[in-house]
Amino acid sequence: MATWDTGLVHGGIRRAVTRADVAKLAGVSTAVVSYVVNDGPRPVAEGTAQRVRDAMDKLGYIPNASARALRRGRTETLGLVVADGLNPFFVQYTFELVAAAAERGMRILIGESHEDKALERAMIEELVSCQVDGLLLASSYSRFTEAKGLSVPTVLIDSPAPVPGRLTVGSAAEAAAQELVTHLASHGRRRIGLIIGAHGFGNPDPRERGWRTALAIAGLDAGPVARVPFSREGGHDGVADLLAQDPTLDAIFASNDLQGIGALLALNERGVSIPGQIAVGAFDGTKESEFCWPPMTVSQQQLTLLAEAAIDLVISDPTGVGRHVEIPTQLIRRASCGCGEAKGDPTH
Amino acid sequence: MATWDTGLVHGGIRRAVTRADVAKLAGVSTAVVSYVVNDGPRPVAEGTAQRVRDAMDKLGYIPNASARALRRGRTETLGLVVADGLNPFFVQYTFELVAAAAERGMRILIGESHEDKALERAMIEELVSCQVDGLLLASSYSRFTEAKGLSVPTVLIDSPAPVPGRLTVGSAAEAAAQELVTHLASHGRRRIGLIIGAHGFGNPDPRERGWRTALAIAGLDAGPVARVPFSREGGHDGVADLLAQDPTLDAIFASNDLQGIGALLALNERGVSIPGQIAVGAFDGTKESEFCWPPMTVSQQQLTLLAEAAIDLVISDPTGVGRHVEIPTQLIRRASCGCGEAKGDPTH
DNA sequence: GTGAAAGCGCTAACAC
DNA sequence: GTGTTAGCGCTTTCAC
Repeated sequence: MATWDTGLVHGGIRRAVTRADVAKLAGVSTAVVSYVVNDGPRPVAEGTAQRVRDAMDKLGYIPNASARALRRGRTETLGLVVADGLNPFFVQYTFELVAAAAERGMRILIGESHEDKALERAMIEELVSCQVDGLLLASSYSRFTEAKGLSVPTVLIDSPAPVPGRLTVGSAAEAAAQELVTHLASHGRRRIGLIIGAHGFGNPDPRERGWRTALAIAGLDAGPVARVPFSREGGHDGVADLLAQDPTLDAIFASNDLQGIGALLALNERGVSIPGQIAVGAFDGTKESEFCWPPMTVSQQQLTLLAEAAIDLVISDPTGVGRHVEIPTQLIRRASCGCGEAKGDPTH
Repeated sequence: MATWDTGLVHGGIRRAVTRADVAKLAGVSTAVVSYVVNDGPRPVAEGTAQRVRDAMDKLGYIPNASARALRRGRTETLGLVVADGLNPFFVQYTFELVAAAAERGMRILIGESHEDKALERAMIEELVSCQVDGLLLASSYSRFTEAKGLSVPTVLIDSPAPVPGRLTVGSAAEAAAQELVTHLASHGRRRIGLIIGAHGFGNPDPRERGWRTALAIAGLDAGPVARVPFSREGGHDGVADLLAQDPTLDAIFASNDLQGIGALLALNERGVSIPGQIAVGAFDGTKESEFCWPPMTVSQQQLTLLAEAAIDLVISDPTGVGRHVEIPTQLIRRASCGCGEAKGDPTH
C-alpha cells in the first residue's frame, strides 16, 4: 500500500445553506419555501414559486433530511438486514430492493447480521434508532424474532411460507423443488441426491419436502442427503458425501445456487460428465448459474417481483394482520440436467 | 403470486418513547439522560446513571437518530454510490464497506447509479440531503465529477491512480495486469489477447497499458483486443472476436472477472481446452473466479483492505488535500493458466 | 453532579 | 397566497 498527496482542492468550507437563506434571497417566508419544496400543502403563486426555485439554484440549496424526518416522523428510509453478504442471491436481492425502493422514492440503509442472532438484534435496534419507516429482514433468525417489541412494520423477505401474524414474502420453495426434481426424473434419473444445509427454512426444509415428494410420486427411492453449509465449499464437499453414500448417484438437487456451483466444480474435478453421468439442478437461479460450466438448470426465484412485493408490503403496512406474498419460481432448463446445448438458455 | 392473511399480531401501537419519558421515570432531567446515553460530556453519579439505565430498559427506549443528527450535524452515516449492482466485484466491495463502516460505528446508505451520469448526480444530492458524513463513489463517472460543489468528504473507491485534489482508493491495476500477463507469458504463451471494455479507468485503461508493457518486455507482438461490455455476456462475445482476429490465440487476459467468466463459458462451449489450447487470466478475483471451470487464475483485489482504507480516508478527511491510497493485488494461480491441479487454489 | 433552556432545520397548523 | 410560529427529540452551554 502506498499513498500520495495530490495537491490542494479548490473551494473552501461553507456553512450549509438553509431554508432561511433561500427565503431571504427570494424575499418570502420560510413557509413558502417549504410549500415549493414539497409542492404543498398550500398553493403558491407561480411567479413566487419561480423566484424560490431560482434562489434555491443560486444558493445550491439541499434540504436537510434529518430535520424533515424529525418533524414529519418519517424518514423515507427502509432498513435491510441481510444474513450473508457473500451469497449472491441475497446480494442480487439487495440491489433489487434498492431499485424497487428508489422507484417509490425510498432509500435503503443496510446491515449485515452474519447469521448471528445477537448481531441481528443489534442491527435492528440501530435501524429502528435511525427511524426507518420499515424493516426488511433476510436473516434466517428473523423468522424466530417475536413480532411484538418491533414498533416498525417488518417484512421477512425470504420466507417460503406464511408465518402467523407476520408480513412475509418468498418463493414457493417446496413446489419449486418438486418441479425441478420431477424434471430431473423425467430425464430418466433414478438416484437423485440432495445437497442441503442444516438450518434452512425450517424443519424439514420445504426444499427437502419437495424433493421427497417428487421422488415418491415418480416411484423412486429417496436418494442420499448431504447436509453441508449453504456455500460453494459446502456444495463441493457435498458431492464426496453423496457419492460415498451412493456410488450409483445419477443426479443432484442442490438447495441453493452456491451449493450447486460447488457441486459442479467437484464433479468437474473428478472428471464426471455433467449431465452424462450425473445431472445437476439447483434452487435460486442467480446470474452465476447461467455462466458456470455446464450452465446449470435452476428453479429461478423472481427477484424483481420479490423485491417489489416486499417494498409494497412494508409500505402498505396492513397493521395488525399477518400476510404472506408468494412468488412462483421459474424452471430454467440449461445444459446441466440434460436439456439444451451450448449456453442452453432460452432467453439468449 | 398468491397472498394469505395470517392472523392478528399481538401488541398494539405505542407512541415512541422519548428522552423525556426516561427522565421522568428516573426522576432526573433530560440532560442527565443524555449524559448517560453518550457517556458524557459531563459526569453522572453512578447511582443516578443506574436509575437512568433501568428506566431506559423498562421503557424500551431507543434514541432518535434524526434528532441527534439534526442537533450534532453528524449522522454517523456514509453514502455509497455503486455503478452496477450486478457486478460481483462492486457487490462484494459494498458488503466489505458495510462491514468496515460497522466496525467504526458507522452505517451505509446505498444508491445505484446504473452508470448514468444524471442518476449519479441525483443520488449524490439525495445522499447529501440525508446529511451523510461522507460519500463513497464507485461510479465510473464519479472520476469526472468536479471536487468543488461537494461540501462533504468524498472518496473515489475504485480509482487505479491518483486524481489531483481528490481522495482516491484503488488497486494497482497496471502493475496487476502486467504481472498477470507476464505470468501467462511465463507459461510459454505467445499470442495473448485482451478483453476489455470501451470506457474503463481512462484512456488507455491501465489494465491495457499493463498488458501492453508485459508483452513488450516479453518480446511478444501485441495480441488482439476485444472491446466489449464489462459483463459476462461481453466476455462471452469477446472470445469470438479475438479468435476471428487471431486463430492462433493461446491466452486471454480479461480485464475483469465477469469478462473472464464469460470467456471461459465461450471456450468451454467451443470445446477449446483450458489451459491446454488457451490459457485465461482475469483482473478482480471475486469468489466466482474460484469456483468456475476451470478455476481461474486472477489478479485479486484485496477488498477488505480497500474497504478499510476507503472508510478511514473518508472519516479522516484531510480537508483540502488530495490523497491516493493504493492497495497491491495478489496473483492467485489456479488451473486456467496452466498452474495448479484440481481446485488449484493454494489457500485451500 | 444536576437542571433549565436554547435551538439544530424543517413542516404545517393557523392567522391574515 | 403568504407569513408567523410552535414544536419534532436531542445536545450542550451555562447556572446552580
